[in-house]
Amino acid sequence: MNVLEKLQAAMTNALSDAALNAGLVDSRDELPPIVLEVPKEKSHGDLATNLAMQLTKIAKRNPRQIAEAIVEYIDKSRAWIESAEIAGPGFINFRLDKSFLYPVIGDVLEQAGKYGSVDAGRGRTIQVEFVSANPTGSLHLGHARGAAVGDVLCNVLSFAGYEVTREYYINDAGKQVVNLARSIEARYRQALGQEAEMPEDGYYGEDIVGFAQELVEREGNRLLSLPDEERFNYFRDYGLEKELDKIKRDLGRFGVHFDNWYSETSLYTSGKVTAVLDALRTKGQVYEQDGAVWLSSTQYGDDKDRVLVKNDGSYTYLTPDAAYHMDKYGRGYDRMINIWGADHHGYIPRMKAAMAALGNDPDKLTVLIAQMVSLFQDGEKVKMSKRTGKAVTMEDLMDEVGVDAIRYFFTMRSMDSHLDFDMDLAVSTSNENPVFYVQYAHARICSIFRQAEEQGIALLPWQQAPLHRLTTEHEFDLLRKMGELPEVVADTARNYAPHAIIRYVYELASLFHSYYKAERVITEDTEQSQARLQLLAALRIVIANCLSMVGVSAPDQM
RNA sequence: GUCCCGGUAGCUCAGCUGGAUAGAGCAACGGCCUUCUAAGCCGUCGGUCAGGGGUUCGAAUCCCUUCCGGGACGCCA
Repeated sequence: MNVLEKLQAAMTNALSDAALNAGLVDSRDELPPIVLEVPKEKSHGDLATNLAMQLTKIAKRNPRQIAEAIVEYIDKSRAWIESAEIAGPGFINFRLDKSFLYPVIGDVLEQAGKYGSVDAGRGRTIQVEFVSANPTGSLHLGHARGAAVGDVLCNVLSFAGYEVTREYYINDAGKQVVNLARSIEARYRQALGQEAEMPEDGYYGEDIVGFAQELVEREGNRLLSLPDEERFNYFRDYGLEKELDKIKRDLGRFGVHFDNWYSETSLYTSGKVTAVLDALRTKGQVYEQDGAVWLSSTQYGDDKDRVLVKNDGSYTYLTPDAAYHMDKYGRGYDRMINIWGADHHGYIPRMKAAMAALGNDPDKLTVLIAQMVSLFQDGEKVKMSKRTGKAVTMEDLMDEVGVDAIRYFFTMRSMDSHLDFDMDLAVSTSNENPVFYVQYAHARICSIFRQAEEQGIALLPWQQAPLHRLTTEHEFDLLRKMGELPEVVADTARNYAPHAIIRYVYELASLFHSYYKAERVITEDTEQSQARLQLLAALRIVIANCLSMVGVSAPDQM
C-alpha cells in the first residue's frame, strides 16, 4: 500500500467509527462509500469528506448537525488529523500533520523505475491494435496521433499491471493492393519516359514515385516484357514490401515497436476467412439475397445487415476483418482494444455484431476512436489532398519537429477532441513548446546534483536522511503530488485516457519550477540540503517515469 | 434523416463515475537574473461552461430538447 492509500484507509476507518459511535448509523453496512478528496481550495485543508451530506437521509438530520457529531467522535490520533472543521453545506475539512508524507520519498527511491506502477491489471492480458494503416502510402499526421496515443496507452497499461501485446494489422489484400500495384506500374512507366495514366483510385504519394524510380535504376525496363500476371504480382509484392518497410522504419524511429505484425493475406492462406464464413453459416447468422451473402447484424444492434460476400463472389472488408478478430478472440486475451480513426467509427457496430454472431463476448473488445488532426501552417489550415499526394507525412514531421515534441503534442489532448496541430508552434524550440517545460524540470534537477557532486555532497541512504527538515508548503505539495502517481496510473489505465499522464507530469514540473525559484536546495545548512536532495532524487525519478511512459526523453541538461 | 465526437477565457485545451469561489498554456499587461540553467518564477487582465428545461441539499459534470462545428452512414477499404 502506498502512502496515500494508507492515509485513505486510516481516515476511512476513523470516519466509519466516528459515525457509528455518534449513533448516526446502526452498522457499518449502512454507510455509503466514504469519499475523501483533496480540496481545490487550500484554505479548506488537506483532505475533505462529504460524508455528512451523504448521511442526511439515513441519519435524518441536517448535514451540519451530522458533521458536528462526526467531528466530536472522531479519533484524531488515528489519521494524522491536526484539526477538523465544518464548512459550507456540510463538508468536513481536515488539516493534517503532513509528516505522513515523508515516506513517499522512501517509496520512490526504493521502487525507482517501477515507482507509480500498480497491480490494477493483476497480470491480465490485453491486446492493443493500433495504427494499422494500409501499406499503400506514407504514414501521415492522423497515423502519428494513433501511434502516439496507442503506444502511450500500452505503456500505461503495462505499468498498471497488464500484460500488453501491441499489434499492427496489415491490410495487404483487397482492392487497395491492386491499386497500389497499378500505381507503381504507372509511375514506373513514367520514369522510363512512357505515357502512362494513373489508375482511377491510384495512390499519388511521392513515396511511390521514388519506389518506381528505384525500380528503374535496379531493373531497367526489363519488367515491361514480363507476362501480365507476373508483372502485376511483381509490382504488387515490390510495392507492399517497400511500403511496409517504410512504415516500420517510421514507427521504429517514432519509438513504437509492435509485438505482432498480422497479415491479412495470411488469413486467406490459412483458411481462416472461409472458416469464419462456415462458422456463421452453421450458426445460421447469414442469408443469401440478390446474389450476395449477408450477415444478420441487425440482430446484434447494427442498424442494417451487412454484405459478407458480394454477388461477384469477392469478400467485403468485413469478412477478413471478422476472421481477424475471431483469431484475436481465439488467442484468449482478457481484453482487446482497437484504436481507430474517427472516419471508421460507423464500422464499430458491425464488427461487434459479427463477434456476437460468432458467439464471442463483444464487451471484451473496446474500440477507441482518435479524432481527426488538422494541420495549421502559417496560421492557415493545410488541406490534405489524396489526389495530388500532397500531405505532411509522419517522416516530414519527425524531421522538422522531432519525436519528443510530436509524442508529447499528440498525447497531450484527449482522444475525443479534434486536434489542431500548429506546425509553427511545434517547430519553434521556444518556451511556447510545453514539452520543454517538463524536460527542463528534469534537466534542472540533474544540474543541481552535478552541483552537489562538485561540492562533495554525498546523498545519504534515505532512511538516514533528516527528512523532517522538509517543512515548506512547496515541499509538501511536491510530496503529495509524487504520492499521487500510482493512482494516476490506475485511473489512466482504467479510463484509457493517456493524456492524464501529461497533465500530471506537467503539474508536477510546475510545482518544481516554483519550488526551485522559491528555495535554494544546496545551502550551508547541510541537514536541510540533504533533505532537499532526497526530495529531488525522488522527484527526478517520478518525472523520468512519466516521460518514459509518454516515450519522451528525459535529458540531463538542456 | 440516423449515428458518433465536440461546443468551457481573445486562441488552443483540461476539468465530466455530481461537490465549496470553474483551471492551465498561449496572447495582452506589469515585475524578477552578482547565488543550484530566465526553455524559469511572481502578479494583473480575461467566463451567460452554446441556449432552454429537468433531476438534487448541490450540475460545466447526469437526463430531455434546440442550435452550431466536425465526422460517419457503400455489394469501398
